[in-house]
Amino acid sequence: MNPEHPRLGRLIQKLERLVPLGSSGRQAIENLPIRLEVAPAGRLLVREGDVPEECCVLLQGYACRHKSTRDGSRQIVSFHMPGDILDLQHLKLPRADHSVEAITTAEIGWIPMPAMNRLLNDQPDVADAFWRDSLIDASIFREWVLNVGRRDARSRIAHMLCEFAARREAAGLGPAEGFDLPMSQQKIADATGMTSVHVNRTLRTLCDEGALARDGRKIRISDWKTLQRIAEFDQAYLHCAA
Amino acid sequence: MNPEHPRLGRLIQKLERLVPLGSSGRQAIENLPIRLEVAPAGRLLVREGDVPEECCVLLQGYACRHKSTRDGSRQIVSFHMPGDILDLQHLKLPRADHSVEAITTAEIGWIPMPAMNRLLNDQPDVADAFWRDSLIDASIFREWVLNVGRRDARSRIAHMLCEFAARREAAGLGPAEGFDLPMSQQKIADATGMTSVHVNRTLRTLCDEGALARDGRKIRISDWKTLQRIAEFDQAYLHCAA
DNA sequence: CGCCGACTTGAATTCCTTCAAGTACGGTGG
DNA sequence: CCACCGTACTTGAAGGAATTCAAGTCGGCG
Repeated sequence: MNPEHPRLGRLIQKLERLVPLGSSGRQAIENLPIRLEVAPAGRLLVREGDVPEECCVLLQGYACRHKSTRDGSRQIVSFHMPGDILDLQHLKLPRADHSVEAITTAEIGWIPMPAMNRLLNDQPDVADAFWRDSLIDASIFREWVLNVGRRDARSRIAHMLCEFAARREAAGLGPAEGFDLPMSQQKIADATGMTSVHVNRTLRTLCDEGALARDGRKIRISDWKTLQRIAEFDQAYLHCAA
Repeated sequence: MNPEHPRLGRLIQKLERLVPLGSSGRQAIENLPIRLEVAPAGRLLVREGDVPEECCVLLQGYACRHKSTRDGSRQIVSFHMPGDILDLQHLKLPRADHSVEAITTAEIGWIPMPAMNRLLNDQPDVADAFWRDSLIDASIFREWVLNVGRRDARSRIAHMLCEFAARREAAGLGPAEGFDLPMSQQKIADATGMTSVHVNRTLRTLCDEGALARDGRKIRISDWKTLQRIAEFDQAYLHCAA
């Protein structure tokens, strides 16, 4: 692993789960020119309407993508964790149709678009892995449409938490049970299409059922099986990304 | 255009809007082996959990993709029109995470997966167009998450109708204003995460405002500008697919 | 210490669902 | 041709889930 950018290892590890890359593919990724940045929580990395000239990889911390209605209410459409490329689609669709935001302090790697395009042209395996990754993204969006459209508050929140835990575990960040959620109740509300008030009350009932526990103002999953049952969580839609 | 499969023209036309294909790309598409089928309304073309061995192109008519919760309530995640490939993702993700259904009588072209894979390997421009197409799909899913999560019934339905009209027009199927919607109120409900009862009432208010009109049991857009205003519809997210 | 943002709780309201009944229409068979 | 049937649509009334508004509490940080 390139000692200059040790954390690109997470990206490579993730892509290898999708398509075996071979040493030349791995090497090509490690040789990408990369500009490092530490972004504070809340920092906008891509703004809706932008035409990004660099591609944005999350190396450490958490991020989300969101869109807004004209009246200002916000909808988060996905969460991201270390190893995720945050704007792969801007390689092919220049103008951003949504914003990207760091939700914790985050280490970001910025890679010039031309370098990414060269990588895709030279390394068919890497291109294949990127395509699969973007198709898995799309599958997750479909599940979110179902989640927000057809589940009630309790299983909606449970499902969002299950997905987060499963992807986190798949990315090698620790077990599904017992970690601290890196987001506010308002963020949970924005991801599930609810108000923060109702999220608060619903979290309480999930705690009362024993599925969740709280540690100060932090939420943790205390009973993974119960939470999965409440969420009707079946991770087939993650397509082995988890 | 290949006289054997005149309607593949719609697919080619759509891909050309994304990436200029050149004559060899067009020819390669026209030479695809294809099995034709006329599917009646309601016919399931792909079932969640399947591992499809043929790729499914919509040549004529309309289709949708949907998922269900365990209790049986259904969420439509996208609508499709002639020229759309209905399961591009199964080239890269073998197992279907959702179902595909004809919503009107539909002409379907079935293409063996190996032939599609050969096409992608031999024709980089076509592969590029397919990738862009699947990224636009993903952008539309994101907009649906926002629509279902954050808009009220009235603008939610209006937005769904605007998107349908805009995509229909972009596909060369006629103007946004004044066509008959090829779907029941129940389908509108399944796409917007509502009940058919409330869809019915909300359609009435949209009619009262003059945005829609009805022709027997058919709905038509009578005032495109008003409908767009109600929906806060901005088609940037369609990325020139419209 | 005092402020600010996040969380918590209650009460009133609203939007949407549920349940139930009835209407209109197209297709089928007699 | 008409009677019948099923499906989609329509409408009302009651109930419930989630929002809104408002007033706190708690904890971290300058």
